Amino acid sequence: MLLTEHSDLLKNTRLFAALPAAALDQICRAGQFTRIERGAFLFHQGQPADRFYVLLAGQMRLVQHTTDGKDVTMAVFTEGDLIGLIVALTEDAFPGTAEALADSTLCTLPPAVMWSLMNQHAALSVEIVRMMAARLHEAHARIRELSAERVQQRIARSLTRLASKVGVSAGDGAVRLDVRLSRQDLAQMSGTTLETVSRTLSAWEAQGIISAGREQVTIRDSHALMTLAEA
Amino acid sequence: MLLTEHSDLLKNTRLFAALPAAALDQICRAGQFTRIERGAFLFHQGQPADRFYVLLAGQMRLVQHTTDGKDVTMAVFTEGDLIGLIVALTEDAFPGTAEALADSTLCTLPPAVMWSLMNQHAALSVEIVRMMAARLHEAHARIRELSAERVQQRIARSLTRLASKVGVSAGDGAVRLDVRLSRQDLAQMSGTTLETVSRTLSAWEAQGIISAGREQVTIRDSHALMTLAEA
DNA sequence: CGGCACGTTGAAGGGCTTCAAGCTCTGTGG
DNA sequence: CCACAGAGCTTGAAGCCCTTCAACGTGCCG
Repeated sequence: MLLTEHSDLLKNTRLFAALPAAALDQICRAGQFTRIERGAFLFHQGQPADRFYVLLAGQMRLVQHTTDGKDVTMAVFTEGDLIGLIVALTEDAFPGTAEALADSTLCTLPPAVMWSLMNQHAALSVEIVRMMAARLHEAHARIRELSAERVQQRIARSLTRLASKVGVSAGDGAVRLDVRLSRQDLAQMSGTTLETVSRTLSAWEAQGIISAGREQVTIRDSHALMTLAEA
Repeated sequence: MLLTEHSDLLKNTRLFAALPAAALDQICRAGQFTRIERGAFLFHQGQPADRFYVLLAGQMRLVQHTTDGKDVTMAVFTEGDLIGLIVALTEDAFPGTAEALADSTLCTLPPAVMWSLMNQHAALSVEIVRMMAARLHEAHARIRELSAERVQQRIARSLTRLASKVGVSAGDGAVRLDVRLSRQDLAQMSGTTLETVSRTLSAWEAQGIISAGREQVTIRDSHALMTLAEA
C-alpha cells in the first residue's frame, strides 16, 4: 500500500528516525504527498509559509532573488532534507524560492503538527535544534568565504560541498556530481559569473583535477580540489 | 541584593520573559555572573562549547578567523542577546571568537539547564526556534548581499544594520552608532578593506549623508543611506 | 609630548566582470 | 531522419572596481 511506503520513507529521514510508529502515523495522516517535475517550483519567495516540506526523493534548491534580477542559491536539498520548516514554525513568508533540480516527491505538513510533536517528543526538538545549528554554521562558513576568499577558492568549495551532498563514485577515486548543474548554477552558488566558472573549470580540466561536460562535473582529484579550496 | 538585580536583568531578556519566577530562580542559581572588559575575549574559536552566555549589559561581537589571517565579523550583540547557545546545545566547538566591544556583564549557563527548561516550558522552545530563524535569515541576507552586491551597498547595509542594533538618536533625525567602530571593523562586517571603507565614508560625508569621526559614525540622512543600500 | 593606533589619500595593478561573438550539444517537430 | 532553434558553453578583449602598497596626517592616551 502506498501509505506505508511513504511512512517508510519518512521514517528513514534523520529527523523522524527517533519517533515511535504512532507519531509517524499521525504525520502521515496530516501530510499530503506530492510529486513535482524538474524545473517546477514548490513555493515562491514572499509567499506566506503556512506549510513545510519533507523531501522524500529527488533534488531541490532554494534560491533568493535580488532586486536587480540576480539569483543566489542558498541551499541544495536531497532525500530526507526538510524544506521551509524553520520559516513555517515562525509563520513567516518564505525568504526564497524552491525549485526542483530533478523530479521529486515530497510530503507537505502543517507546522501545527510539528509543534505538538515537539512538545510530546523531546528528541524531536533536539534534532530540530541540531539541524538549524548545522544550517547556521554552513551559512556562516559561506559568509566567511565570500568575505575573504577569491573566486577560485569559492568555486572549489561549491564543488566539494556538492560532492558531499550528491556525489557518487565514478570509479578510480573519481566522484561524479549526480545533479544537472550548469555553469550558471555553479556561479549562483559561488557568488560569481558563469564566464568565470567556465574559465576556471576549463583550467582545472586541463590540469586533470576535474572533467566537465554539459551540465555535468566529475571530480577526478578531490585532494587537489581541497587544496585549491583551502589556499 | 545583587542576585535579584541579575534576576531582573534576565527577566527582561526576550527569551526568558515568558518564564515563571521559579524557573528564573533556577537559572540564577545555575548561572555564574561575570564582567568582561572592552577588548577581552569571552571564548575563542575552536574551544569546546560547554557553556553559553546571556549578555546582560554591554556589547560584544562574534568573529571568525580565516586561515590566511583575516577576520570576518559574524554578528554584533547587545543587551538581552544570547551568545553561543546554539553551539552549546549541540555540544560543538565554538565556530568563532567572542570579543567585548565595550565593558560587559554576562550570565554563564550550562546547556543542560536549557534543555530541561525547554522540556518544561514550551514557550521557551518557540522562542529559541524564532531566535535561530532570525539569525539564519540574517545570515542568508548577508550571503545574498556578498554574492550579488557592490562594496558601497554592503557598507551601507552594515551601517543600517548597526543603526538598528546600537543606534541612538542624535537630534535632527540623525542616528549615532553607539559603539566604538573603526574603519577596519566596518570592513570586517562588509567584506572589504579598511581603505575602501575610509574612501566611501569620506565620500558620503562630503554628501552630508553621514558624519564620521575616529571610531565613530553618525547617520545624518538615513533615507539616502537606505537608497544606497538598495541600489 | 611622544608614541602608536587610527585614518586619509594617492598610485599602480590585477582579478574579475561585462560585453560580444561564435561554438556545441540536445531535444523537438516536420 | 535531419534540420533547426535554443540553451548551454567557450573564449577573447576591454575595462573597471577594488585591493594592495605606500606615505603621510591626526588624534588619543600614557
